Formats: sequence, C-alpha cells, structure tokens
Amino acid sequence: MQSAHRVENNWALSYAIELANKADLPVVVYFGLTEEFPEANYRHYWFMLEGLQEVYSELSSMNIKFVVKVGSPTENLVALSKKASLIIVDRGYLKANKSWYKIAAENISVPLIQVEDNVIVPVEEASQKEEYAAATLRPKLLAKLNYFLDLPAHVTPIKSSIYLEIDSIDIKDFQKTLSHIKTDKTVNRSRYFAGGTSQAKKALETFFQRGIEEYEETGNTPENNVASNLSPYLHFGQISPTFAALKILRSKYSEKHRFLEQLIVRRELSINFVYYNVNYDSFLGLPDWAKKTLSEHAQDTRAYNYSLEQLENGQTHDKYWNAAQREMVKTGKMNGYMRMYWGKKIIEWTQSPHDAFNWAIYLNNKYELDGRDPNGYTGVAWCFGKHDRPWTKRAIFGNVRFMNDKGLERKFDMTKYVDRVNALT
DNA sequence: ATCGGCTCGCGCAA
DNA sequence: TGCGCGAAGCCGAT
Repeated sequence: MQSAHRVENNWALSYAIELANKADLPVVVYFGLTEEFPEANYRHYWFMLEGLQEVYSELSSMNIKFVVKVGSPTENLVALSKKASLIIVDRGYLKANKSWYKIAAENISVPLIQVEDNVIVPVEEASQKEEYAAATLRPKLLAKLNYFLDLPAHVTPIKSSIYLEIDSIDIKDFQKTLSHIKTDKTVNRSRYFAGGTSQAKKALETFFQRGIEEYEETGNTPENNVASNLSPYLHFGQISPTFAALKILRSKYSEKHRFLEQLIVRRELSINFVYYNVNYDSFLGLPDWAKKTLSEHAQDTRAYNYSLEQLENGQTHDKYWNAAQREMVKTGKMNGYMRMYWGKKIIEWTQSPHDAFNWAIYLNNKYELDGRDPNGYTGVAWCFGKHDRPWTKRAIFGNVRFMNDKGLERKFDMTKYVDRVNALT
C-alpha cells in the first residue's frame, strides 16, 4: 500500500483479500515510509501519518497486520516477498513512484500484480499517448467512464495475520516516528487540514451540504472559498476518486459538471501528462510553441525581479499575490484560481523562464499539501502554456496567456479574499 | 457592456 | 487540405 492509503474502496486491497481467501492464506499490508521521497517535509509527513494511523485501525479491526518500515520501500518489500506467495502493489505516476514499482518488479521472484486504483480510467486505457489538451482527452475518458465507475465489494480475510511476527514501527506514535525521519521540519503541519479517509469523507460531505451549488454556479472564487478540498486526500490516496465521482453522480444535485470536470477530466489529464512526458518537472516538458515564445522573450526587461526568497516570504509589491502565497504557506492549500495568477506572476517577475518554472515547482511542492502531485506539476506547466493555446503576443510572455490584477478585480471581490487570508493564523 | 482579434495544433470532414 | 475549436484572458473599438 504505497500510493493508495485507504482501506475502503481500495481495489488492490480487496483483490489481495479475495485471492488470499481462495488460497487460504493470510494477507499482510506493507507500507514503506521512505525518507527518499523528493521534497517531502514535516507538513506532508504529518498529514500522511494521520492517514496511515486510520489505515492501521481499520486493518486491525479486520485482523490484518499493517507493517510499516522506515527505509527504502522496495528493499523492505523485496525482503518481505521472500515469505509471500504473491505480491499486489498499487500504482503512482511520478518518476519516484514508477521507479519503486519497477525495482520491485525486477527483484521480486513471486508473482507480482499491479492494481491501478487512484484514477477512474487507468492511464493507458484512457490514452496511449501524451494528450495535447483537455479537449482531446475528454472524449476518450468519457467513452470509458461508465465501465470504470465501479467500486470493489467489501471483503474481509478469513485468516488473521495480526499475530504474525514481522517487525514494524509503531504507527500510532507518529510524533516519535517523525523524530526519526530526516526531513525539513521548518514547514509546520497544517492547522486547517487533517489527514485521513474519515477527514476526506467529511470534507466531501461538507462540500455537498454547504458549497456545491455555489461552486457549480460561480466556481471556486477566491473570496467564497467553496472548494471540495479533496486534493490533499486524493494526493495520498486517502479517498478513492471513483467513490467521490459516484457520490456526486448519485446525489440530488442537478448541476455537477464543474466538479466532475475537475475531479475526472483535469485530474486524469494531469496524470496523462506526468505519465507520458518525462520532462513534466521542467521547462523542457512544455509544448514547442510555448518554449519558443518564452525563450524569445527571456531578455525582455522585467519591471520587478524578485529573488526566490522574496517570493517565498510573500514580499512583492502585489497584495493579491502575497495573499495567495500566504494562504499556501499558512493552510497548505491555495485557492484554485489564484494558483494560475500566482504562477503567471512568477513568470513575469523572473528573468529566466527556466528559473520561474523551477521556483514555482519548488514553492508548490514545499507548501501545498497536494504538492508533489501530478496536478501540481500540470498546474504550474499550464501557467507556462501547457494544455493551453497561444494568445496575443506581448512582452515577457510572448504568446503565453497573460493574467493581471485587473482581471481579478473585474471578476472577484479581492478585498474580501485578502481579508480572509490576513485573518489566517 | 459587448465583441472581435490574437495564434497554434489537433482531429474530423471532405 | 480546410475548418472549427479550445479551462479560467486581455485589450481596444464600438
């Protein structure tokens, strides 16, 4: 259980239990708590461990042993596999995830099955290539949606594994666990979002009861803040995207397109991007027209040239940008619309578009609870032209879409947004 | 307040 | 080969 940290609606786990029951063998769930995950810090670990603690409780109640080891996820898995008759793994799409599963597959001698359950339509089923835009992926996803919108039946193991003697760290005491992990502790945990499947479901319920009608009407505006807040949970696999999609599809609400577009089309487009484009985390992954036009304007004079430190501290002349940065640093989650504006301004205020790209990724990955996620890489890349079309040529941006504060003021009550962010503690 | 133009590439139709 | 169209826009003309 490396990428889908949940017990319910987990195809890999259900399949493992089903096969174990047929073979009259016990099931053990393993998670490798790695220090190697790029850019993971205290904030991310805390949120993740809150989720894993719930996993532990749920598994215990099903008499399933949950083995957590600090160290290389693959080395420990390979060692464990020597006592197993079959290994079932889940799936992730970033370079680090891909390499775990690849190394595992190469070193495990018992049969190994990978089950994809953090997407609705499996990435290669949806498309065999990197898609140019949402418009090209959307019909492909929609064509297979009906088939894949399905959840596993609830199954329980016949044989208990709870008393098997396998070393594991004590996941309940995760403060102690965290003290053993080499990680950046300067990024504190979020006071606004707590991890775990129960919290994810609570967020979804709150959204349905208090926000979705407004969300469907106006979108998640900076001042109203009516997001589902599912992205941190989806990032760690603490909630199944299929579960969330079915929940809304079967709900009483008549308007549901905007949310489904986000949850399914945009999210799985981002997975398509990181899966098929090895340069998803750099300027080089952008479309040719965008790289060309940004490079042509790399010498253009910038009215402001902020250092990474000034950006990180929210010390620019732009109160809306500073507010967005502060919202991210304080809560671990920036408003969705502001993420676009935020990225666009980093391009505008940074001499080199390569630096701008890297800095945006660095800040996103450091502070967002859903950082280091396909959505984060794709969101930043979008600001640089990915999955978008060219627009009127202008300084610095060339043909890449431009956004300014006038646009924010035209559309939103920005004073309200700034006030809300300033009230965050 | 509203509208057209900007500009590239995909994918369908012919 | 032609043509319509595309996540969130901007700007100048009317």
